[in-house]
Amino acid sequence: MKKEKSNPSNRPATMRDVAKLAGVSQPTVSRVLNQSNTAISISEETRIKVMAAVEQLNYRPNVLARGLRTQQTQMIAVMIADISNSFFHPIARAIQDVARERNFDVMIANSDQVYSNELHFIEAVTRRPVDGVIMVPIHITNQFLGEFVTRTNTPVAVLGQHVDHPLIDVVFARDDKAIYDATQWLVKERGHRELGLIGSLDDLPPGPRRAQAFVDALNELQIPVNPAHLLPGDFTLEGGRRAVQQLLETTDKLPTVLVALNDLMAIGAILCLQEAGYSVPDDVAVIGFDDIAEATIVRPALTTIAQEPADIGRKLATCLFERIGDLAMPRRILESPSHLIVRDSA
Amino acid sequence: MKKEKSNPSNRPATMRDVAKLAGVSQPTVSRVLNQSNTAISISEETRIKVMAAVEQLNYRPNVLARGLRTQQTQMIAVMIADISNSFFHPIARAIQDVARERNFDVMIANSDQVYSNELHFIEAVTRRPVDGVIMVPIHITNQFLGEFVTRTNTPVAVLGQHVDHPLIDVVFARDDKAIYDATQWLVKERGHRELGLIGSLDDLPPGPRRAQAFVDALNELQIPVNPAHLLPGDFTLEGGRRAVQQLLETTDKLPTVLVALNDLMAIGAILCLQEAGYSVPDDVAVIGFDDIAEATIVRPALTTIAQEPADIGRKLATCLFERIGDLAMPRRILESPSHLIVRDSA
DNA sequence: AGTGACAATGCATACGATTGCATGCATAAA
DNA sequence: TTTATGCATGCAATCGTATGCATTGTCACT
Repeated sequence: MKKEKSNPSNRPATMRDVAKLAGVSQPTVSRVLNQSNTAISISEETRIKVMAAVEQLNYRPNVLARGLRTQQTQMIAVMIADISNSFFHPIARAIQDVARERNFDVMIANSDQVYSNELHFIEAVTRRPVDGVIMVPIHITNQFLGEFVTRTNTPVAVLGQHVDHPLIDVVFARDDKAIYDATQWLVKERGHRELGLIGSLDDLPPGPRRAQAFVDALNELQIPVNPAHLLPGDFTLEGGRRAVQQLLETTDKLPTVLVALNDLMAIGAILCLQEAGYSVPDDVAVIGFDDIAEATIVRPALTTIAQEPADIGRKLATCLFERIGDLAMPRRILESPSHLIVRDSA
Repeated sequence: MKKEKSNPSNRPATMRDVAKLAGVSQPTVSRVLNQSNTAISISEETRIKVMAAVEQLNYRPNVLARGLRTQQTQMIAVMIADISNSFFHPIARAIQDVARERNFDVMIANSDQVYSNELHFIEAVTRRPVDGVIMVPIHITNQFLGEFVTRTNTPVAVLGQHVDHPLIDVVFARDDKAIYDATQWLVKERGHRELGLIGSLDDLPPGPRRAQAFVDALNELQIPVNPAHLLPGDFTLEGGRRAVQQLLETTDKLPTVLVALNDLMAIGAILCLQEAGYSVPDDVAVIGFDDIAEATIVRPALTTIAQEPADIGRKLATCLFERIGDLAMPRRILESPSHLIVRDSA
């Protein structure tokens, strides 16, 4: 009585167990279960015996073992940039939907826009191979990402960032164009001449690209840009508050409108402005980017550039699965639409 | 030239590769890398050779293979009930933090409170074994969950639901007590005598438990409950709106305060009331539960019962890891604090 | 010098599945 | 009756790692 063996076999049933119970060999069980494999014939009799045994033992194939043998894990990994940013929720949901259709599991990770978390994620997916990766890189360099891909041969779909690699597909939103148009709209249709920006030229992606579009639009219209009105922003709610605080401290001439590079910052800015006694949009108008759920909660309701995160998620996922199906697939750069939604904040 | 072999070895390096390069056997490499294993001695010389080879080949252990051998995957799975509910974000974050400390990977799934998604999740973690599971069960029966656990011997930590099983630990928030107290506070301190409820007795967990506390509190105070003021609610923003719509359609005598069983529904209710021309809290006050980020975004700012999701997540995770370390650990039922936060909506 | 202890390492096997190849059998063709 | 054909199945190797056991060499001690 060295080991307690009260449980006859307190572990999930294996193929061997099924085989023994059905009175066939273990490979036969495998063939019955993977009947989809063409050109393999199994007698109806043994198929029934095997299925009965499977049923009786409540057998489920061990995906780990299968993955080791086939080098395919039936799993993709997703790294989003900020789980607190509602923008990513429909994306995650859409990805899970597409994955479900193909019987893939999804492993979601959240980088919180922190570099070490991004590195850890890459480390994790090289140690635990997955069939594909979807990610929103913020700090990670394209080169580093490229090296991961060539080293592991893992297809990757990236959101927002252009990465030049034959195994990496990209989905983006022409956000620069959208910001450019929105900025011009603020000037031409709304008559603003003092515009501020939250999320500056030297911040995290996609900051610089969008900020540049903002600056370009104003240059085009020959509207001067007040450097004190270019605020940094880290794409969080708190970041939006901080930007406005900095604005209030460093200048007494407020812009008439603030262009925030995402909704979270826009909302933070609105809250902070209101707490400081300013009226939005009368004293300072605010416009955001993304059209997240909170945009209709905040008062005044947020004028913003809507993206279609569900569409983005679906594009990312289908792109990825197509490449998983055929590594040689030509590289794709997909565009997801965006459009201005005018509510009350600007 | 049957196969293209342009890449000398276009696949991640294995232990065998490292062994060959270092001129030792594969088990030796394994021992060098798992040096933590006590009582195994490796000469400094070979250790250096091996580490050099590891470095040169950029070797990373394959967690799949290791998991197959050791029956430990270094991975836990988390199923949250609604990724759009901010309440779960700090929970997920805390779990990831704790897991990171222990070098575990986390696989997050989102059930969206849909039964089939819950089933799919259980199916996924029985096919792809994990070392532990954290979940927020909504539809799944305790019995089904218990069967999964006994079948697979997987430790589980559950949020909010009492499940009686030696391998299942529970973290909850005494939400019934909190609702009870808040209800009494609304009556005694705020003078309300017409109270409504969003999230009724026969809804999803944790609805019934909290609803019962609401009813109990009023019975205790001998305040009558108007059945037309007991609204169903599915714990989503939309659900809150629908509840108010139903209320407006079915009765013309509005309650003076609405107790929503979570913040998302409370916010939905506020928005819907305002759109219908009512003032919050003057016409109808609203109180929520959770204290999610949006509670301070909505106007009027939401009076609510605050939970501590980060604490909950930490408790769930540490509980789980303790049990992973020792399956025989006595079963624990942990309580996480909650307290009323009075803002402007009630 | 003989013996035992211990350090350092290799050999072989196992984890749970897939898959190329071989084999046995029944049936059809010669 | 003999030979060819194809269906149904078993055998054995393999994926990458961990580990019990055996083996070798070194050293100290009697």
